[in-house]
Amino acid sequence: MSVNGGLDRFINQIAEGDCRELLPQLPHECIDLVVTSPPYADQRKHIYGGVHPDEYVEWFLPISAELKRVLKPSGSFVLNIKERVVNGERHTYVIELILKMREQGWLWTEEYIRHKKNTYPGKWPNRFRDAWERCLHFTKQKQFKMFQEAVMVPMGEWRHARLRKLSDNDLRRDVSRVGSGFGKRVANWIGRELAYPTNVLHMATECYNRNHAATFPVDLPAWFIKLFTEPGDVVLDPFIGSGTTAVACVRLGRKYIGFEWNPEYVRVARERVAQETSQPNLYTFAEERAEYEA
Amino acid sequence: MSVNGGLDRFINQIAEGDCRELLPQLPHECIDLVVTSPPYADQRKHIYGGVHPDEYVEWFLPISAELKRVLKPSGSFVLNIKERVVNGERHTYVIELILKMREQGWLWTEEYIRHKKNTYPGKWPNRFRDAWERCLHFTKQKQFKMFQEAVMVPMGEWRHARLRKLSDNDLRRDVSRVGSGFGKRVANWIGRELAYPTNVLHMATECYNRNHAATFPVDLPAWFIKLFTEPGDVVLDPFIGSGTTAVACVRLGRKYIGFEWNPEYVRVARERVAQETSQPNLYTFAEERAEYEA
DNA sequence: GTTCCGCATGAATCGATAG
DNA sequence: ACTATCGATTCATGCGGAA
Repeated sequence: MSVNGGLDRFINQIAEGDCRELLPQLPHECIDLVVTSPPYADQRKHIYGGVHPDEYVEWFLPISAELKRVLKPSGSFVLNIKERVVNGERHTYVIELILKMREQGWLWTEEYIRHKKNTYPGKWPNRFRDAWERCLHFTKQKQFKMFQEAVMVPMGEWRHARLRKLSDNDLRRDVSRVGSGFGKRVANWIGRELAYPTNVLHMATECYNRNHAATFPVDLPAWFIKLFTEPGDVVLDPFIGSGTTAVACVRLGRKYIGFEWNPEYVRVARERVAQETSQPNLYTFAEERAEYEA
Repeated sequence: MSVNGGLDRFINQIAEGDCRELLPQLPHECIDLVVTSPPYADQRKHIYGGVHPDEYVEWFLPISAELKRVLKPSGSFVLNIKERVVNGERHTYVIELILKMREQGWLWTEEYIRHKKNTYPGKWPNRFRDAWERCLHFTKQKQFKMFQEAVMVPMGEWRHARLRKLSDNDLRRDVSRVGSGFGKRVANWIGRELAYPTNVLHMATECYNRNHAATFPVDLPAWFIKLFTEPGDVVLDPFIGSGTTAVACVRLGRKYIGFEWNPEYVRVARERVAQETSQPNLYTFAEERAEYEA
């Protein structure tokens, strides 16, 4: 075993196995961010033996306890989850989980909303299409690492319309003030046109990976990785599926640790990471792409 | 007392008083829809006496019990609420309330998200601006009245027509334009393709309202009134504030029952309703107004 | 008559200060 | 130690006067 308690052999790897067995192999407080989209209740019952909604909390609590152990005190845990409809009602396992995790010592710091523009089609007599999911933000301390400037967004259209009317001199002055950052990053834009985002995320649901169906778009973990970690930090996804979190880490220069029970998903995840590593500029983030086209 | 158990004297009235005392005066199962935005914990303490977050559930449960009694079996209860941040954490009183109301016999049928485009500004080290609120949908039965066609929205081309106007402005913010449109008059979109909305509602909060700030825009109760009632139905708002729900009812041809503890708000509410009744076409819904001007 | 711009105004939250 | 108050921070929106 290596000097750092066995962390090295997991770094930048997709480990095949049940996270309930793999998590205990990680040392204490070695993770900067946990971001994951666990198997929804009863959704992927071939994985993890099929978790019934009524048993979901009981199943998840030992995992969240381990996640708390391996997370650094300054770290964050982002849980992307949504309760199923059971018997005509929203099931309560998610909100029960929040209460139980607080009893474990987690702080329920915030709840981000992920708005899915393009939702699965369908029609029911008593509800509309479900177009949002919870991104629960848990921390161990009231103070934690957060880099808000990394995810700033352009301001509203009204302001842009006004700025467009600025004279050439005004524009030149603004540009010079920022310096000649030939960056493609949003953060390098003129400061006055940037604003901090809100806790409602409008993610592009379009998947640009033609080969594989990613369960969630790269933009989602990427946003939280930029927000809660620095380059070189370690990101853990205990249910990494087809490797989306790992892909985001590679693009952003973070280290990843991925666990996945399903051998086929492990294969797909490793393949995606390898492709991403060998052709790092093939795919870009949606916002960067839009920026380039503008 | 009238033949229908005392309902008549409340119909189309703003009654001044504490809803805990007024609700028992209503007969059983006489209401088609309850839609309300109760005083948030500790937010308007100068007006409502200030309900501490730790006591919020205990305070609200007797009220929800009465609401269940007066609601028709086919009716709905829409509760617009959002938990405060207390000591750096999201407080749990809302999710605890959901669990307790289920114990009362309510069905937690759905949770709609109200996305507030223009949210209160501010910057903090550990969170972004809060841009969403919950619209909890409770029912007494699995089957209830729902008129989905009444809130259908146009799809397809007007989104593309608007998109051309976007420059480098982000699509994320503009999603609000193409989401679940509020207050759209379906008649104006005859011949166009209509789609059902989702459970994410986009709207701007009204600010700088001359006649005192409406705590929530008319479009919000109007949307649920159209969705869950027919013309002539009875809508109850036990915390009607400045009368927004009553205004929506007048515009939509529904009967309203409003309770309000604060005498000043009662006065404002009655004034708004009177103005709405005497000049029914003076104000229109925001979306319709924008549509007309376009 | 339009368009443009200044300005006030929010269901907010944190951290410091005061009692 | 615990609670109450206050200043600082920040941005989408609509009104009203100006160009």
